[in-house]
Amino acid sequence: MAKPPKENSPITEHLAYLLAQANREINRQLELRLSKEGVPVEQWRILKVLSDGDGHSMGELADAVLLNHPTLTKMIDRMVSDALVYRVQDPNDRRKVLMFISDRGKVLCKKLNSLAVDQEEHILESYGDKSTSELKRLLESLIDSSN
Amino acid sequence: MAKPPKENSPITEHLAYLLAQANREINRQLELRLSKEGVPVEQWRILKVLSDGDGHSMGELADAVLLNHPTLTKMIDRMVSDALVYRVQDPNDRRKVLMFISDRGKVLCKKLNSLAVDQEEHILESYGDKSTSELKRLLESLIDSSN
DNA sequence: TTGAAAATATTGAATATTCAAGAATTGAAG
DNA sequence: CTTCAATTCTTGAATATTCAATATTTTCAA
Repeated sequence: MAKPPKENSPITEHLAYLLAQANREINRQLELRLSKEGVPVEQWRILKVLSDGDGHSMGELADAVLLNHPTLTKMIDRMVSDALVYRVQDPNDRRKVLMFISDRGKVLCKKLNSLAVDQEEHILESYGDKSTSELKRLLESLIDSSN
Repeated sequence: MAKPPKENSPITEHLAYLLAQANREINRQLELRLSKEGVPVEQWRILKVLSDGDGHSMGELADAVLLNHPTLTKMIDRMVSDALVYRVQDPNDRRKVLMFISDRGKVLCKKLNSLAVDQEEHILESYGDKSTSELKRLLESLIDSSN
């Protein structure tokens, strides 16, 4: 009954692979819904973070939305063009730029939120309430233990 | 004790976000280890899938390693240049290309496997045996329920 | 106070990914 | 058989991401 050595285990048994697969699938579903408004998932994340109304620096935002700095800068450029967000120089530290959500951005964010809620409800239905909350708990704790 | 409406819940509570975050972190760690051999995670996956010695078509491979077709084609081009894998036209269906791992590829794959095992062991240590297997179980079942 | 090092954001070139179209082969209906 | 649709893979152009370098501002030690 000895376990086979890990080296020969199929890729589908690795945690890294299972996470990638699950992430890909859930992200694909979310993308599909958000595409109704023509918005990529990352932009929804940005809007959601900014919708607390506070100003967030680019560095803060990049961390929060899982994008690296140059990618975020360019995505924000597009969102500024679309008048969803705007830049303000931080008066306390002029190296920083504070990002804010516009009224237009808030309206869009509301629509996106309800599309995202649709998805979460769909997951709850097919996957179950209990499994979902247990999975969330485990993921949070994995993320914690990785820092 | 009513739950707050989901629409206002922070992004960090969404399953899609937790998955993205966990995936990013674990992938980053794995990347770091594999970079010792100068190999991206996707190439390790490809080698691992091919290391059963059977021929796998590009379509099959693309599914297995979570890459879309054109991206896979270009990555395989690089790996062929590096003599890690090779193409053979499928004799039974000449539309298909069967991919095989080379001896050089097998040698590299072994080294990569042990780097990957290192990581899994590191996760087991900091995150725990029980949590890890429970998380894997839940991820598998989420993936199942999404098809 | 000054000057060097650190922090923050952006830019541009190099690289990678994606989308849409194309080429080759097979399947299958008429 | 022949032809037309479907399947499989690759290519090229458009797009996006990343890396390294730059500009600006702040911090802090001498």
